[in-house]
Amino acid sequence: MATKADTRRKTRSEFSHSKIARDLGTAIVTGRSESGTILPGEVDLAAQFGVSRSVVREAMRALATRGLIESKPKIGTRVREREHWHLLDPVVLQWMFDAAPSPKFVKSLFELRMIVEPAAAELAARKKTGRHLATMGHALEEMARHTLHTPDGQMADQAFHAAILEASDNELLVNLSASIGAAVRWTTYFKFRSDKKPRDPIEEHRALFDAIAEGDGDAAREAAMSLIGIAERETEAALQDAQ
Amino acid sequence: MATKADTRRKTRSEFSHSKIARDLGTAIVTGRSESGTILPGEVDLAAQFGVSRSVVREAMRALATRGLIESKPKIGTRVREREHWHLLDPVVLQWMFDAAPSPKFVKSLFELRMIVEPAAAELAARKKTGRHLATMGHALEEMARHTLHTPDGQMADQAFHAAILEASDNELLVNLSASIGAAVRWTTYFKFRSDKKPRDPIEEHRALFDAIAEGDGDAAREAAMSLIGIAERETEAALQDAQ
DNA sequence: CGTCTTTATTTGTCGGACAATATCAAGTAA
DNA sequence: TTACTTGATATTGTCCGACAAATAAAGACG
Repeated sequence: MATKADTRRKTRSEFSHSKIARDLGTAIVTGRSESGTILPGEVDLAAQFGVSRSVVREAMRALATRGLIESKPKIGTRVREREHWHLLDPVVLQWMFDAAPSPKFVKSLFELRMIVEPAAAELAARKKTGRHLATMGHALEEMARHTLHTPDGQMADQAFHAAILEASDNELLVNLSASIGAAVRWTTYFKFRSDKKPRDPIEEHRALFDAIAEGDGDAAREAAMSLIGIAERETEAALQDAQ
Repeated sequence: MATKADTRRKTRSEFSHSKIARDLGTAIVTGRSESGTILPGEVDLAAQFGVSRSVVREAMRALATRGLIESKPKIGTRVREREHWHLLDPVVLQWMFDAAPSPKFVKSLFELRMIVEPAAAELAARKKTGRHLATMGHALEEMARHTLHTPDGQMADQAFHAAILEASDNELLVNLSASIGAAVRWTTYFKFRSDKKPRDPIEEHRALFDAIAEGDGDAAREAAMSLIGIAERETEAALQDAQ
């Protein structure tokens, strides 16, 4: 019975190297492992985690690829300076937001959004196609129906913004905001976790959609900035509440 | 003799896993390994490259971390769709520019630079400190003396732009532009056009510096856009020469 | 016809061994 | 003493062989 409804995704088992990479990675990005310090040797770590050295090495390779560590024979594995971290790597961003990120980092994030997303909206207004507008319109309806207080509504919100980036016809912009999206998801979650209920900026979303549909680049830029401004203020308020 | 002059950097020997990652990685980003295809098994690759399976696996881990491949038991290792690639990872970017990137990709990249770097210059004009200006001024002198045709001059150019990003006081902007700049700046030009000489836009650099020094955000934005425009035209010309 | 079981193949993990490398200390000569 | 050379040493890098786990595909069964 219920064969079709039972399409829950299989939780693909997480492999050991992935777990260890996350453990070490979060320790680094949250500052528990300070920059410049030498991590325990691979054999020690292997014993400590109860895995083989191969697994530890693969975890290390993943961290080194993200600029978090640097290994040299005889020296050991050193935690690199923060300036070398790939902060725009989606996984690194996720690890940073697993702990509470610093206000300055959040500010940097919104500053970047305020630079990139209005420009993307302007491009979208110029390069849009009918298919993009259809996707955006559908997402907008879903948002209005479910509101941002439901998971479905939040998913529609993400789909809406994804469609805008898609319409900008610039794969690097898509890539960049895919990374940022991970962080934004956290800020929205954080906002809704605080006691103050954020408002549902459906009006501003509709203004953005209309501007893009009419090909009005300036209006699209304005609407995007307005939306980001709302999100920033609400996030700041939530962060102040938290402490 | 010549003890002090002998401070040339030791060419740190490249490890096997790094070489193999580069081999497989360039094959993927240049399209020689098409998305969706299954790579040979790890044992086969190990035999093919004449290394152990561990080395192949570490190379795979580095590629998977950059979103280029995806491994599953019984299935094998599949080349992921381009939309999953971490195109803004410095190494991926470098691999793409080691071969001749597609005109559309180059256009996307400069479109992104045209969005981000003028904004960074504007921020720098607002937030600069004396130390930043000193660094920028020194780099500017070095550029003028050595010109962009010498390694010293190119390093000074990098230092100049790095100082601007530093002054913008936004670590995400630094991260983003640093990876783009390092891979792309003038290296592409000299790679494909060693015979002809690019113009030395020292005037434009000085204009940018002056605007930032005076705190004139709009002028800084204009100057930055002018510089990127020059770089774009020269890079396009160089790439046309290449084919 | 659909569902469960078996099978085969590939990656994931393990453990031990040796090689390569770079620091540090000891030794030597000016 | 100072500077350079040499060797000891600790750590990562690589190799090898084996087994475990996961999963798509083929086969058995109701």
